[in-house]
Amino acid sequence: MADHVDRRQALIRAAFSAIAERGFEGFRLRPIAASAGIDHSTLHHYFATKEDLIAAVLEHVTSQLEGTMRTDMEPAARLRHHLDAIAAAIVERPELFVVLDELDLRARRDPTMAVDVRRDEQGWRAALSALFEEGNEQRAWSVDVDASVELVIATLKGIRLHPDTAAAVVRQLCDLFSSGDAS
Amino acid sequence: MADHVDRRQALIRAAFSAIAERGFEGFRLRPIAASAGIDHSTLHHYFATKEDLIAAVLEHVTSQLEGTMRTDMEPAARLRHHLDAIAAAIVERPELFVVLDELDLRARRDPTMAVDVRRDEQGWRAALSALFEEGNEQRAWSVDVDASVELVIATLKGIRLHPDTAAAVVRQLCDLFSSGDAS
Amino acid sequence: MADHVDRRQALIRAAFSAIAERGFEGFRLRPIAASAGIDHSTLHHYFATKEDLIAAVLEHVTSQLEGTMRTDMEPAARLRHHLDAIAAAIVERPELFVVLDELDLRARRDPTMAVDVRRDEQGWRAALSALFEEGNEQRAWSVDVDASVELVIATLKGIRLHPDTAAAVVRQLCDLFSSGDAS
Amino acid sequence: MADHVDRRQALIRAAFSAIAERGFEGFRLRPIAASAGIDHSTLHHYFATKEDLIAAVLEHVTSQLEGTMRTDMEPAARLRHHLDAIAAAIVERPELFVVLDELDLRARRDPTMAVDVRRDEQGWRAALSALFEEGNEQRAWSVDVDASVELVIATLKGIRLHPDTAAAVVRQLCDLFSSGDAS
DNA sequence: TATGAATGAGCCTTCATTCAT
DNA sequence: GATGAATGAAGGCTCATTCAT
Repeated sequence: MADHVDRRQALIRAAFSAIAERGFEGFRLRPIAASAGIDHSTLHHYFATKEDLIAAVLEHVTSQLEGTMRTDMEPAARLRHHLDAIAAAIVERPELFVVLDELDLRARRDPTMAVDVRRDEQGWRAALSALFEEGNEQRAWSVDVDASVELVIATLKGIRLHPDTAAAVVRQLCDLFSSGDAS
Repeated sequence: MADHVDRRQALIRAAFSAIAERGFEGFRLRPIAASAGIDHSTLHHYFATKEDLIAAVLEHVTSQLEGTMRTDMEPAARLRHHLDAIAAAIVERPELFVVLDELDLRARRDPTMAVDVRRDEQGWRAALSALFEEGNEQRAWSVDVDASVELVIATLKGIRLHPDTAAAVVRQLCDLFSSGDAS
Repeated sequence: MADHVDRRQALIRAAFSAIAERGFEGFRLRPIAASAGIDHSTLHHYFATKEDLIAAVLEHVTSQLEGTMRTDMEPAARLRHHLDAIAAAIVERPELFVVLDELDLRARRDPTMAVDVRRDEQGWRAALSALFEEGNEQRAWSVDVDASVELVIATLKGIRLHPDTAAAVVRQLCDLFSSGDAS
Repeated sequence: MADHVDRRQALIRAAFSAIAERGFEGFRLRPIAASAGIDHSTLHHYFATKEDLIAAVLEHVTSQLEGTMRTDMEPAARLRHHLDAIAAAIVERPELFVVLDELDLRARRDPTMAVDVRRDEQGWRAALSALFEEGNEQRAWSVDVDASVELVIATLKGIRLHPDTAAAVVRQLCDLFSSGDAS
C-alpha cells in the first residue's frame, strides 16, 4: 500500500513539474508515466483520466499553500506578516505559483476545476475580510473591506509570475494601508 | 493586396477569439482556417507556422491596448484616470485581457514571445514611473517609485480575469495612494 | 466447490447476457467479472482465456436447446410439433437464438468453435433425417430427405432473429410439407 | 479525381474482404489502410470515422445484390428463377453473404445500420409479396402470402452461410410450393 | 481463491505541416 | 494564392493477460 501511495505521489509530482515547466499545452501523460518509471498504461491504474491527474495536482498545490493566518497580531502587523509570507513563498517556490496560474486559467473553462479553485480561495478571502474589518474597528485604517480584500488578492495574483519584484510590491502595498485612512 | 491583408486580419481575429474562448490548450489551426473561409492548408500561405499566427495575435492585442497616458493632469488625477480607463477596458472587452493572460503565461516558456511582451510593457512601465516620480516631487505622495510601478502593474494583471471587481479594486488602490505618504 | 461452480455459472450467465445484448464486438471481460462481483483478474482462475469463457457460453446455450424430438407421433405431426416447439422457444427466449447466431458467425473463423457447433447440430440433423425418411416410407410426403433436412434447418436459422414472424413461417412450412408430394 | 475514387474503392474493397474473412471482431483500420497502400491516418481523408467506412461497405454490398426480379414469367417459374439466382450467387460469391450476415447482426445494435438494411430488404419483400399474390390468383398455389414471403426470406438467410447445401435447399422449397396448395 | 498492480500491444483519432497540382 | 491529398508523430485510452502477494 505504501508502494501505491508512493507511486501516486511520484506521478503527481512529475505532473506538477511538467505543468510548471511547460504548462498545459504540451502536457502529455506518456512522459509523466516515464518519469515515474512506469508504463503509460499503468498510469491509468492510478488516475483513470488525465483530468483526474490534474485534479490531484490541484489538490497537491493547494495543500502546499494552506497558510494559516496568525490571529495574535494587530491587523497591520498581521497583514504585513501575511503578505511577507506569501512574497517569500513566491520567491522560494515560484513553481507553485506558476502552476496555480495555469490552474486559474484552466478554471475559466473547466467548471469542476473552477469549483475547486474557488473553494480554496474562500478561506483566504474570509481571513482577509476579517483582517480589514478589524483594522477598521481599531482605526488602523479606514477602508472599503471588500475592495481591499480584492485588491490584495489581485496584487498577489499579479505578482505570482514575477518573483523578483514580489517583496517590494507587497511592502509598498502594506505601507499604503498603514499610512493612512483612505476615506 | 488588400485582399491579402483582409484575409490575414480575418485569420488573426479568428485566432484571437478562439484563444479567448478556449485558451491555447485546444487551439487548433483547422477551425481557424474554416472561420476565415479557407482551407486549412491555405492558412500556411499567410502564416508559415502556428507560432507565427500566435505572434500576430500578440501584436493585434497589444495594438489594441496602446493607451496613451494623459500628460495634462496632476499625478493623482492622472493615476486615477489611467486606472479607471484600464478598469473600464477590462469590463468592456474582457477577452482582450483573457488573451493577454494566456500570452503572459506563454511568454514564460517562449523566449520570442517573452521579448515582445516585455517590450510592450516597457512603455507602460516608463509612463507609470514618470507619474510616481512627479507625484513624489509635488508631494502628492511619497512612495518608492519602482515598487509602486510594479504594484500597479501587478494589481492590474491580477484583476484581469475578474471584471466584476475591477472597478472597486482600482478605486481602492487610488485612494490608498491619494490618502497619504507611505514613508 | 459448490461455490466454485456457482461462480462459474454466474460468469457464464453474465457473459451470455453480454453477448446477447451487445455481440462479440464490445464483449469485454472486465464488465463480466464485475457482474459476478469479482475482480477481473480473478476471472482467469475460472476461465484461463477469453476463448475458454466463450466456449463455456456455447455449451451453456446448446444445453438449453437440447430438444428431444418425440417418437410417438406420425411424421407430419412430429414435424409440426417440433417446429412449433422451436418457434415458441424463439418467441419466449430470443436471446438464446441471438447468441446462437453470434456463435454461428464465429464458428466460421474459429475451428474449435466450428467443431462444437457442428457436433451439436448433428444430433438434430439425424433426427430430422429419420423423420423425413419415415414420412417418405409412410407416404406422408415424397421429398428429397437431405435437402428437406437442410431446408428446415436453414429456415429455422433464418427466422432466429425475427421472433415476430417465427410462428407464421413454421406453420407455412409444415403446410407445404403436409399438402403434397414434391416429386 | 479518378485517383480519389479509385483509392476510395480500394479501401472499401479492402474493408469488405477483412470483414468477410474476420468479421467485425478484429476489424481494424490500420490493416485496411495498409492494404490500400496508404498511411492509416490518410484513411481518415476518405472516411472520417470507422462507422463511415462500414456504411460504405454496406452500400457496396447492397449495390452488388440489387437483383431485379423478372416480370415476364409465370409465378412458379419466377420463384424458381429467383431462388436459383440467389443460390447461385451464394455459391459463387459467398463472401457477399457472409458480410451481409455480419451486417445483419450489427443492425440489431446500430439503429443507423438497421435503417439501411431494412430499406434494402423492403424492395425484395415487396417483389416476393407480389409474386405469391399472383400465384394465388392464378391458382399456381394457395398460400398465406405474408408467411410465405417470410419463409423464403428466412430460408435464404439461413442458407447464406452454407453454400454447399444452397442449391438443394432452394430446389426443395420450390418443389414444395409447386406441388400443392397448402390450404 | 483472490487481488491489484503492471504490461505491452494496439485502437481510433487528431494535428501541424508538406507537396504536387 | 489555393487546394486536397498525404504524412508521421503523437495522444488518450482500452484490454487481455500475467504475476507477486
